[in-house]
Amino acid sequence: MKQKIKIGELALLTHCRVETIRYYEKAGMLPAPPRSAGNYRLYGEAHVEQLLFIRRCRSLDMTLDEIRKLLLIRDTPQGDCSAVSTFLDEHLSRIAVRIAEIEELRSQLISLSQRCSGSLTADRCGILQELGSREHVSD
Amino acid sequence: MKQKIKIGELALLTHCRVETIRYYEKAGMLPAPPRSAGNYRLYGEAHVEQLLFIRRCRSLDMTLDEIRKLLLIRDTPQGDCSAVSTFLDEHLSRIAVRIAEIEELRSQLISLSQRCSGSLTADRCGILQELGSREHVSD
DNA sequence: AGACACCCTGAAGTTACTATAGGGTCAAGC
DNA sequence: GCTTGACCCTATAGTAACTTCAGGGTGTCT
Repeated sequence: MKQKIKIGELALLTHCRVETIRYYEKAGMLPAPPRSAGNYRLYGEAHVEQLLFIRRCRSLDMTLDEIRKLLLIRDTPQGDCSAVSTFLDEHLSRIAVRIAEIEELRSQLISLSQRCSGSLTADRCGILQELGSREHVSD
Repeated sequence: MKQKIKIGELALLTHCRVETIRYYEKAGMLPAPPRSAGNYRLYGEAHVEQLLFIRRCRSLDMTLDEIRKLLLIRDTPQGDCSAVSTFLDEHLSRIAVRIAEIEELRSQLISLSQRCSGSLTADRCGILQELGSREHVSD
């Protein structure tokens, strides 16, 4: 008793835009579903699952290419999964780097915003002076 | 005594790729410099400064459009700079949101990577099971 | 004169979508 | 039976901020 749903309902279930679902199909992330008499896409449970998988991975900041590989591994039950954990570890360290970068950036911005005394004209603005200074150049 | 430098040297000075510099010129971020007899771009001190300004703003994650506006304000000395500090504050809060998102993501990834016992086959991999489960769906 | 590093232009490709144009489907209401 | 409106379809183009590519010129060293 597999109920078939249309693309709009799939979009609601997965918090994913309709256009994005069609895009995923074209990009080979999601198999093309059967169609109704009126040529509407009709999705089943497996499609919902796979799209949720994809969205979850995307929310973890993985690229579509990485997710494609993960899907491939997932669908090869006797393959080994050490590749998965290796990939995750790499992904994790990339994210650690990115966090450090953004934190650094944040503190730069904070110190920058403190340089503006508010009512000055642009030629005396501490922020613009700071951005224009050569102090930060590392070479 | 302004020494003129070629694009490759400007790239070295600013840690910016040659192609990116030409892109910035086309995008109106950097004024078109004079050319040598052989049609090479010849940059001076002002170009170095402006490109450094741009790269510093980019490292603070600003869009080219935002930087263009900042450059405009910077070059209008009698304008007021309160717009600058307002913009910076907004930018700062966007970054705060992004940091929170990435931290959240990082903890998800960590708990995920702990689910892999290493030598299992893919059909028993805890990571893939977790990614495929519906537990995380908010609806 | 040949080799090689460096420079030029214009156009196309990248990622992950989003938007737009132009049209078909289907159930409800008059 | 016909219209309205919500929903669906395709194909194409646009987005940001670059990167890559094809095809060719410049300048210096040997």
